[in-house]
Amino acid sequence: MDMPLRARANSRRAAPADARPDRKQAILLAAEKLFAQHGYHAVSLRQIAAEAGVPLALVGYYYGPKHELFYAIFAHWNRTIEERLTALRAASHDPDDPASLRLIIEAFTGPVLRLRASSEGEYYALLVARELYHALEETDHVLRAYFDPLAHAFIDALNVALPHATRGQIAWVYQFGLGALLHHLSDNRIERLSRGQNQQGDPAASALLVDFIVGGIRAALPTPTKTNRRRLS
Amino acid sequence: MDMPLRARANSRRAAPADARPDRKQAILLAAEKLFAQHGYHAVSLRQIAAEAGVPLALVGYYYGPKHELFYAIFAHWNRTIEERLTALRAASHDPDDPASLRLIIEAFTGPVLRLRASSEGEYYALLVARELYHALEETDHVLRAYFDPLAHAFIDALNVALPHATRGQIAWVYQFGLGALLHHLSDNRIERLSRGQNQQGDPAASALLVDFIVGGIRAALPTPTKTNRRRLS
DNA sequence: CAAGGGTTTGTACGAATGTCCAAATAAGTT
DNA sequence: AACTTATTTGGACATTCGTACAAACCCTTG
Repeated sequence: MDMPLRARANSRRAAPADARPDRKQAILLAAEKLFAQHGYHAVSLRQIAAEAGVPLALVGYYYGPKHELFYAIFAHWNRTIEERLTALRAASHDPDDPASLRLIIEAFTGPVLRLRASSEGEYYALLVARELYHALEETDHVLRAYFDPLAHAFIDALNVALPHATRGQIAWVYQFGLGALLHHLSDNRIERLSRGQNQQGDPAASALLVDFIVGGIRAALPTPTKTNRRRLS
Repeated sequence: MDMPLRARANSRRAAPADARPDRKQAILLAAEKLFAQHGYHAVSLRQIAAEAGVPLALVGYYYGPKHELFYAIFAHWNRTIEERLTALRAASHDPDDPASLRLIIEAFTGPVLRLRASSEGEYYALLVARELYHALEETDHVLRAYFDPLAHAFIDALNVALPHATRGQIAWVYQFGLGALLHHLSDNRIERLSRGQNQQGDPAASALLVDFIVGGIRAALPTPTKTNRRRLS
């Protein structure tokens, strides 16, 4: 009881349709957007409150300290990570199947790319790309709790699909591919750099990214010989 | 004369060897380190002054407002970018030479990787990876002034070396490769994710990264057919 | 010595920050 | 109705922030 009275989880989930606007979620969405756009330290709770259209004190009422509001964003979006793991489990791990690597990479990139293209998860995906892998002390907790298990799951899957490589080598290329994905998520220079030929959010880039990562992994790992795979067909 | 009296560039470059410690550069190094570790907004001028071992007011005396101190870091390290461009000009652009792509990528990654491994440029390389491509309004000016020309130079070179691809496609894969490089520069999870097999700063990873990017580019671009290259030998 | 420009420093201002609290309102329950 | 609980709000707290200023301190030159 050291903590002052603070809101518990919403008891009534399905409100009378248009009773009162859900201010708690409005705060979360505003925080998501502003944190993604400007970074954790550059955003004040007053800006978040203004963006959400609520008085300042309501932010603290629902979420307590600032860093807990930050954590709440990732706790809320946890289901997306589950989706990525589910897609991974559906992917083939047969080392004899040359398509298994591509399936794993698509399970890795697909959900978060679709989230980035959606209107609901747009800022969350941007926030992940921008804040998560920067190893600031504020984000380290989230990284370890939510994204380290995800990374290990994918590295394990790659290890099964690519038995000719060590886990260390796979960890390297996993980080390379993750970097390509994260940078693509927050990329807003592509229009400038392509001299107007490409535009941000082009879905064609997703296929290109998968090709890039798959080809990069194959090229970086030793002995991508054809002796092991292609035993049948 | 609207600006208050502010220090001009150091008139005497070579001081009497151990006259007084160069406090101006100490401030710049401290800022470089702290900005790289915690981000622009998370660092206060008082922390920088404490790290440099100088009183707070000296920071403003030499560098003025906070954002000018930030800019001064990149102006100071400008020579590194020049080195990258020089290495690029030395690389072959012959589309018939299958090694030209690898030379370009090595010119792209080599200097900044060596800088990251050095003791002088360690934090600058980290700062670049962390702040530069985040498109915060504070970093956008530095991005356009110093790094857009670099990107265009490399995309031009890739365009010459890979004539079967459009500039738009090359811009995509350039961003993918840049993402892999930047994430590797600031990566401090590799030890965890490899379960201790890899360690941060392993020089072997540099070659792996080049293989990854080269293979990724080849795989993502259309018609990597063998009809064009390998005309001789 | 004195003069003077570059350097160093303590200090203080206004503004903005995160956090907290007591009071006020709304909603639900008995 | 009265009572209880949850939500909402304005205001204030102590800190910290970036910036500025006016002295004090070197150190070289007259």
